[in-house]
Amino acid sequence: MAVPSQKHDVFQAIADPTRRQVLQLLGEQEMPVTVISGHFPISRTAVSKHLRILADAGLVKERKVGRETRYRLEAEPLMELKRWLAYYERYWENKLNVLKRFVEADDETSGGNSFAALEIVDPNQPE
Amino acid sequence: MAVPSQKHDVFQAIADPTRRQVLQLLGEQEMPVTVISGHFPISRTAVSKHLRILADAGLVKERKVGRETRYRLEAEPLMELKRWLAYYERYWENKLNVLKRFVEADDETSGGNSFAALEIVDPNQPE
DNA sequence: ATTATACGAAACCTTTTGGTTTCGTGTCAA
DNA sequence: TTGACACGAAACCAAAAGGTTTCGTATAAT
Repeated sequence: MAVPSQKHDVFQAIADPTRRQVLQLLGEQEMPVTVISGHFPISRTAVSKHLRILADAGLVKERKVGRETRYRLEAEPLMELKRWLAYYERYWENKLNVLKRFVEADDETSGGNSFAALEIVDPNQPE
Repeated sequence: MAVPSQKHDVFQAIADPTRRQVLQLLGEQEMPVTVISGHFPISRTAVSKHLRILADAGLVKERKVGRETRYRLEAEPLMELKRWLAYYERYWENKLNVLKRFVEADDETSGGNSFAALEIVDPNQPE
């Protein structure tokens, strides 16, 4: 379907805190530029540029209504982020499992040195 | 590549494609700077700076072994990303549900205008 | 018709970013 | 002890990012 000319990618688009706040705002409802910029300490033009970047990444859609341009959230491109993230989940899940095992073991033995126990279980000890 | 000792956040850290590739590399195994930089067309020093930024964001941990510094992936900080993302999942899931409903309806009626059907279901129609 | 609003394009400025080269220091190898 | 290696700090640079102000052009309101 409508593949936008990817000048900006999603990762870059959400890197800026202001843009993340804009997305959050637009999650509530569609709104025109002036209203959006009313929520920020920067100029309307600056917000407009952020919106362009978000639009380039496909995270926002615009629609003209009279003399105003209303923007709304378009969340689908975030699926790419989710996919990217999924790859790494196993890493921290493994870490959490290690911690869980440790806590359970400690519950039973209620004696050993915490750090020593973690040291033993930790798999990263080459050399 | 200004590398202030200030904390870099995760969003910013993963914004750069090179840094994402570095993370992926380190996902396979711990490795020293020279080996890492061997996978990229940029200088060792440049890679070193990327590693610093990743370390500031907590995405990477370093360990000195002899004359080399080995880096390894540290995925936990990505949980912040996951939490951020979770907020937006409902949006695209809703979109997908709308599409699903539309497809199912079309299966049954096999006649209506696609766009008209979507228009009716779409909730964003103020004015 | 005239004035006010809404907004983007342009030009411009400063800071940050991603990169380079050069150099100093610590560490292993002969 | 004399090199060779691994690496970070520093100084430097071009380009991108994030802002601002100014201006032109639609559209609405009076």
